[in-house]
Order: sequence, then structure tokens, then C-alpha cells
Amino acid sequence: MSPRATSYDVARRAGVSQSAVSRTFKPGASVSAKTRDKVIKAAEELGYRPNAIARSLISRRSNMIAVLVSGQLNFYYPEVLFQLTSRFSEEGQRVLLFTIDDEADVAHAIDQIWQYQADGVISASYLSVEQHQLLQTRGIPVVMFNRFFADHPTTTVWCDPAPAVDAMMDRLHGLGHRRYGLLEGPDYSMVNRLRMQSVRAAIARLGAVEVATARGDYRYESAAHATRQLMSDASPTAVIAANDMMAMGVMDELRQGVGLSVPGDVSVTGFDGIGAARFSAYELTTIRQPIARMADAAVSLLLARVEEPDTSDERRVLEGTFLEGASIGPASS
Amino acid sequence: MSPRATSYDVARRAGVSQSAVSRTFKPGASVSAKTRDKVIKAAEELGYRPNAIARSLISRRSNMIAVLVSGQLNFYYPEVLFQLTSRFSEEGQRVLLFTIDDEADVAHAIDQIWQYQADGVISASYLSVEQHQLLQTRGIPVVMFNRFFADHPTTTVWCDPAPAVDAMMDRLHGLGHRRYGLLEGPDYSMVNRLRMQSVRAAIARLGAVEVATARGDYRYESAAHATRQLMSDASPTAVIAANDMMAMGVMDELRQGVGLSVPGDVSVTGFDGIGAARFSAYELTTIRQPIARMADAAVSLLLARVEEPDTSDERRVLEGTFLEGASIGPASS
DNA sequence: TTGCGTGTTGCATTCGAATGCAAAACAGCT
DNA sequence: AGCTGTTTTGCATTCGAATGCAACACGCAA
Repeated sequence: MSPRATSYDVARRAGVSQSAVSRTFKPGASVSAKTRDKVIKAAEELGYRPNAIARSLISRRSNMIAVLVSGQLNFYYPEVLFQLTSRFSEEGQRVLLFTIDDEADVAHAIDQIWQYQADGVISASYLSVEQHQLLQTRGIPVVMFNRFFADHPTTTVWCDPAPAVDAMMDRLHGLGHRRYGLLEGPDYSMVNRLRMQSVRAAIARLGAVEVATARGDYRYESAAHATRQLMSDASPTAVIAANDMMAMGVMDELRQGVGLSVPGDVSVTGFDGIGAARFSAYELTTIRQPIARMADAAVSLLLARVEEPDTSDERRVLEGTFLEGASIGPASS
Repeated sequence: MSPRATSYDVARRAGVSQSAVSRTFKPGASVSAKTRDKVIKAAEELGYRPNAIARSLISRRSNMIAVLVSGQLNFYYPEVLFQLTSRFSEEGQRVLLFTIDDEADVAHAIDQIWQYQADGVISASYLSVEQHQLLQTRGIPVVMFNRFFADHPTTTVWCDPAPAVDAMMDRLHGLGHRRYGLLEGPDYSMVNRLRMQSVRAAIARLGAVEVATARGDYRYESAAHATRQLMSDASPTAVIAANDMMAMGVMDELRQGVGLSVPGDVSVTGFDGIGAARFSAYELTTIRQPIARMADAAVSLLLARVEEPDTSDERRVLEGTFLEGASIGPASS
């Protein structure tokens, strides 16, 4: 295996200077057509491609974006990750992936981001205010995906559930539901709070009652215990879960565990609109996030800040949509 | 924002040479404790971390591994990806992610791998023999994950389904099943062929019959149509799907679409052992791949070849395990 | 005190592409 | 042909860390 060809090798073979080779591969640089052709020919013969590492060193741009995603088994994350990755790929950026399972993983990722000179960061996982600030002071732009801090400005793209929640609650009300059980997500999750806040506002507006509350960790497994809790406390006719994974868990626990029918005995709804929610075992009623458009927005917000680091913070808010499935029906008496 | 500190800045502040700084950050290098302490102190004060880009350039090691995964909605891939990522992270390697939706994506990924000097590649997606050879001739080691070529040697880790399939088929036979419907995966998939081959061998051994055959594309959605086809041709008492995603689709279509009970009327099995297969709506009987151990093996096979490029090809084969769930039962008459 | 060996240190160079600057080539015009 | 203005070109330097080599310091024994 011959060693990799460098721009000098190509230059020699094409009978030009190394600069000419460099300029040939830089769009918009000053090279005559004749030179360019000679270089391209030589490059092809040698299988030459510019060394992105060397380019990064001198140009101070790695064209690598770090993406942080939670490693937990929540089908939402892979969908987001894959969308982001293909968008970045279209924009000529590489994705450096970090899966985050705990606080230490974040610290490790931030260190690696710094060492590898990632141009920017998309965080779809836990990130503390201090960690966010650390990246900021180092001049690395960060875009938060579907999360933000209560008390600290950030550039973020998130999904406003409120209007869709209103539509959903109106629909449930129309079906006769008055007694709701709420399955919350983790307390630290701002998104959970927003969702639940919208739901509670609608419940109040409609004169209905929150008869039971439980908390899960966004994962399927956490729903089983929470469901039993919700159903034992009182008997809600509808359960609103803070995300689809838990909603699916609720449906399964109600049907297989508790022995109730969905939507016959209890209606169930979720949030996110993940692919699995559309499986016909569930046909979950949910508030769908426009993940593709959110990924688009996240990518363009981030790249704008990579180009122009002093761009001010921005919250790009997209609306969720109410998606009715077969998991809701008339309230049982 | 002050510009990033370099090893020279640290050297100046610590009153030593740049070499000393470099050696301090290289494990096992020759530096006295006194010098090391001075350097570390200065580095901390300046927030210095070695520039991995510059290091990669001189050391000809990027410590980045390219991971290719299919972008299709098959819950198997995220599980594999996340396992690989956390293993690589433990080994001090970064993951450069490429999602592959079509042939052009592979070509693009290979070009980027070359430009970014990835040290190695794990492919859990489509890759042609020519593309594999191209990487080989460029001296970039490749490990295939759960796939291989029929006619071309590769380093690969895959899961042998045969023994578990025998156990599963014995169990089905014991439950009285004699008439099987097979839902195959794509024809180009070697893994599909292996699985189906094991199943057919067992059917022959047990003197049972393959009464219907259909083909899907490994995705949930493709199962619905295939299921109707299987059930109309003949009436199998058990359907063996080539992966879990399709098996879940089969169960849903049988229950919601065709109106049959699983496992009352028809038993269903899959392959892979993905997380979703354990949801209580499915409790799928399946052949589980030991994904975590496979990821371990893939990582160590790859890193060994990065260290020692001339290591010969190796097929690391792990056995799948038969996992019985509630998706099978006695054959209906 | 001298001498030797081991362990540290710094100098200078290297990796491969990008780019400011000055020189050179070219085109267009009189 | 001569002059000017615009491209093109190459030279030399830069990015930041790693490393072979030679110089040096130190410890220890004679």
C-alpha cells in the first residue's frame, strides 16, 4: 500500500506548485482553467483528496459538529439524531457523536469537543448551565434541541405544545372525559413542565379534574408502575402521558396488566409523535413534534453561529400538531 | 474571548520548552515529576487541552472511527450504534457518524472517511465489495457488523442463528406447528439468507412444511401486505419473520387487520431481540443477538487492526439465543 | 574528585494544506 | 510595440503538537 498522496505529490505530477493544488480544491479560488484541469487529472491519477485534518489545523475550522444525545432507550432520540445527521451531511458537516448516559459523559464529551475543535454543538441531552457557559466562553456555539434553561438564555429550537394540547383536550372533553390522570416526566425536564402546564391549563379551562398524578422517567419501563398508581388512586377516564414511550407503556400495562381496554375503558395520549406510536398495536393519540423541521432549524441556527459567532441567542419555536389515533374514545361511565 | 492556549503558551508560563508540555500530556513519556507538575499547573490556569487536530496531523492517528449505520426506521440500528459509541468512547476513540440511506451516501461517507483520516470503519449498513476493497487498499481497516460478503473475505462480527433456530423450531414443533409461513427479508441480505436457511433446514428435519412465503424489506410497514399474502396463500399456524420489526408488523396486522389472535390462531417469531420486542403488546418470541457483546467484539477487532494493519481477516461469530415470549402458543387446528 | 550511566530537557524538524505577498503572465487598448 | 490593469502563479510562512537527536543534569560508585 503506497502512502497517501499529498498536495505536493499532486503538484509535482501536474507540474505546478502546491499552492495551485490547494487553490484547485478551494471553491472560488484564483486558478486558471488550464491549471485546474492539470491538477484534477493528476489528483485523480493519484487518488488524492485533501487532508481535512491539515486543512482544519490551518483554517481553524474542523467542519465537525458534536451532537450529544441521550443514550436512553427512547425512540425519540434516534429519530432526532438521524435527522440531524443527514441535514449536517447535506451541509458538508461531519457529525461527531456522543451518547450521554450520565453527568460524567457530558464532561467527557465537552473535553473531547474542545480537543477536537468541533465547530459547534447540538445538545439533545442533559447539559448543565455551567457546562453550557463553559462552551460559550470557549467560543463554541451551542444549540439546544427541544430543551432550554429556565433562567439562562440559550439558542434553542423547541416545540410549543400549547395549541395542540388545547385541541387535544377539547377533543377529549368532547368525548366526555372529565377525570384525568397525568403521567409526568422527570422533574428537571423543562419540556415536561411545559407540557403538563398546558394540560393543566386546559383541564382548568374546561372545568375538568386532575384526579391522579404519577411520575415516570420518560422510559417505557417506568410506565407500568406509574399506571397502577394512577388507576388505584382514583379512576381517571383518560391518561395523559408526558411522552409517547410512557404512553405506550401505559397502554400495555392497562391492557395486559390491569386488564382494562384502551380506549374502551381508558383513553391514553402521549407527546412526540415517534414512529412506534403509529404501530397499529397503539395508534397513539399524540402531539407530534415536527422533528424534520426542527432538525432543519437546529442545523441552520448552529451553522449561522459558526459563521458569525456573535449572533445573538434565538429561540426558534415550532408548533406541535394534534394527531388523533385509536387510543382515545368516549369516556366510560 | 481570549484565543485558545497552545502548548507554547503553557510552556512559556511554566518556564519550560514546548516539548516538555507535549511530553507531559503523552502517557509514558520521559518527564520529571517536577516539570510535569509545573506544566499541569500552567495548563490548568490557561485551560489548556492538547489540540487533537494538530496531534492527528503529526501522529497520523486521528483516533476517530467512522461508523456507518442504515438510516432506516429499524430499532435494531440505534441499539447497535449506541452500544458501539459507548464502547469506543471507553477506548478513547471518537465516533464519526454516517447514516446511510442509499448507495450515494456510502460513496460520500467513504470520501469523507478518507479526507478526515478516520482510523477505521465499522459498517452496519450496506457496503459493496468494491467499496470495501477501496477502503482496504487505502489501508483503512473495516469491520462489518452483522453482515458479510458471500464471496469476499472480511473481518466481521456476526450472530449465528442456527443453534437457537433449532431450539425455537423444536419448541414450535412441540406446540404442534407443522405449517409455517416465512416472511423473508431482502434478497441481498446475507443475514436474511442465513436465517431462512436455518429455518428451512429445521422445517425439513422436523418433517414440517413451508406453506407460504413472502418477502419484506425488514421494516415494520412492509409486514402488513406480506402478512395478508401469507395468510391468503395457505393458512400457516406459525409465521417466522426474518427480523423483529417485521414480526411486530405481522402481529399487528394479524390482530388489527386480519382479525386473528396471536398466539391463539397464529404464532409469530422474529429475529434480533430488540428492546421493543419485549413490550407487553408483543412479548415477541425471537432469536436475540447479543448486541453488547457483538459491539465489544467489533470494537476490539477494529482497534487491533488499527494498531496492526496486517492482521488477517477474522470472523467473530457469536451465538444467538432463543428467547420465548407470549407470541407463540399451541398450533390451532 | 573523577567517571559512568541513567534520566531529562530543548532544539529543530515534521505532518499537509492554506494564504499574504510579490513576481510573473496575460489580456486589452492605444 | 508599449503601457496599464487584471489574473495567475509560486514562495515562504503558518497552524500546534510530536519526536529524533544531542546536550545536559543528576546520582552513585570508585
